[in-house]
Amino acid sequence: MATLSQRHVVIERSQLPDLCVGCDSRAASVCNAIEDRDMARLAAITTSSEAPVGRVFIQEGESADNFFNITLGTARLFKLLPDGRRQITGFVGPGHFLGLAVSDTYAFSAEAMEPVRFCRFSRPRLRVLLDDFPALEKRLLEVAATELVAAQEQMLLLGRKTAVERLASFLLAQSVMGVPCGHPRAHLTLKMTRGDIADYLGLTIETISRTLTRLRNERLIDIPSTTDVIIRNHAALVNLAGGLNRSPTA
Amino acid sequence: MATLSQRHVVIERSQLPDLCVGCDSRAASVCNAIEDRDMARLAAITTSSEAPVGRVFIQEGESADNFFNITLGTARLFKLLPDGRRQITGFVGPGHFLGLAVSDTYAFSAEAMEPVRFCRFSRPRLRVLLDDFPALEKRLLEVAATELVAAQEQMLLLGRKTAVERLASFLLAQSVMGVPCGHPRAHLTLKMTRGDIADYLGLTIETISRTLTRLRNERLIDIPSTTDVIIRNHAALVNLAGGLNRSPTA
DNA sequence: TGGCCGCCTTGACACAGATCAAAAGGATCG
DNA sequence: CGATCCTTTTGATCTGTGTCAAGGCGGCCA
Repeated sequence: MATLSQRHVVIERSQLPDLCVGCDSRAASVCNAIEDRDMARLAAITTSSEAPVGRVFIQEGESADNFFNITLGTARLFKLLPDGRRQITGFVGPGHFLGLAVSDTYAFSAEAMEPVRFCRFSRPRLRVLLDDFPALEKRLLEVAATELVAAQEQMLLLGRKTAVERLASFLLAQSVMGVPCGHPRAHLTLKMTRGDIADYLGLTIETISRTLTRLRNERLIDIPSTTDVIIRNHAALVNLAGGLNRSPTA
Repeated sequence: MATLSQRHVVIERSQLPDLCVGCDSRAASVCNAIEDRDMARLAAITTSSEAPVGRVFIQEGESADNFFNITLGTARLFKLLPDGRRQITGFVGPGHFLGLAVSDTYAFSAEAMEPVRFCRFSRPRLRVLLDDFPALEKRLLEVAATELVAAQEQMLLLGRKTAVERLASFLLAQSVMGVPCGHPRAHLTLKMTRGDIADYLGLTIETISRTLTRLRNERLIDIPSTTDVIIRNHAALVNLAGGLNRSPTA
């Protein structure tokens, strides 16, 4: 298992005067709540760091001193049971804000799946910033509310859906990832392993593999390579998934 | 199945000048973020209503026009699959704030388990209030963050824990409900049925019943009546539950 | 007081998904 | 180009929990 990062690569502010103004992932992140002219204040409390693949840069149970904002790469968020069983609670990419916990320790761990770059804010400093920029706070509330809704959807999946239903839901969710509105993508390139998918959906690697094969045999998807999935029958998947976000007619 | 409320009992503001100032559940709710002197403004946009047992006063998928704040009674929050499978996402009591969804429809339903009284705010009106009272917004963010952490814990439970582990976790959670700090209660009076517990833990009624019996046979709990549970071996339950919020030593 | 009805418990059996095992890809590296 | 290692696939079997079924208990109402 990957160990907690000992030392982050710190990019000096002086080297990057436009750290926040020119940030690639700003549009997608909570930072878009701050105007250009106030960006200096944001940049002033930010430290940009990175974590190589496999590094656990947030560790469940450790003192929650910082907030994070992913700017590059992907990470898995997860919780562990004492015997090592793992539940992945999400996959996060650029723009994602981490560390909203009120408690003084992190409630989950975060591990880089690709090389990850992120901004770090200390708790007290962010607090000051929030006082000065109500828009930022509003944005955080939005983010939290959105994640809460997603979490509830995931509880439905984990508590009540069958293996096929879980996989169908997962593939559909992947197909709209990062597509704010408009058509879902038919071609997916998965950044996670079967093991990750299993730990995200509350199943085993073998069940993931078998169920994907089954969906392929039934012509709902194609699997040109291990990491690529093509959705061939979107409607059938939606049906299997339990009609994403339908209004119950019962 | 209970039908959506047709008509709420509306209490006129003029009849209750101290609607918010004297509110019993104010201390426990987000409203405590507002000073006494500003309570009039809060009361001005609030409508107090009630729902009898079994009434679904929030319906998943319907237009999310209001926010709610429970002041009395208990409700179950849940999501349904088209074929009727139900996942209960939480049990909420006085002080609980509902409707944080960003989307324009509710993401879950809420049904009264006991007669429920609640305050209702319209979305736009609350928005105005939030602009005027940053402290309220801060409080909401706290609430959302807390619920998010709880949701992640529940995902771990639903995705990775066995039946005994789920029940142990549930009983322990019940034992600290409403006990902010200090000793957990040993004597629990459950407000929910076995069916509710099953739908909350992602199991069936039969498994709940069998597992409770098993815990009783092993002297970890007593079950003096259907609704009462006495925790006899707290440490053993914690152990079974997977060490609530331990820091992983792996 | 007795009958009804809903909830809970218990038992027998079934099955979805887990576990165990082995082989097949596919990447990396000397 | 082969060796090694890791991930994925597939097969065989097992098992925890679901399903089906039958009582039991308690509350409520007439």
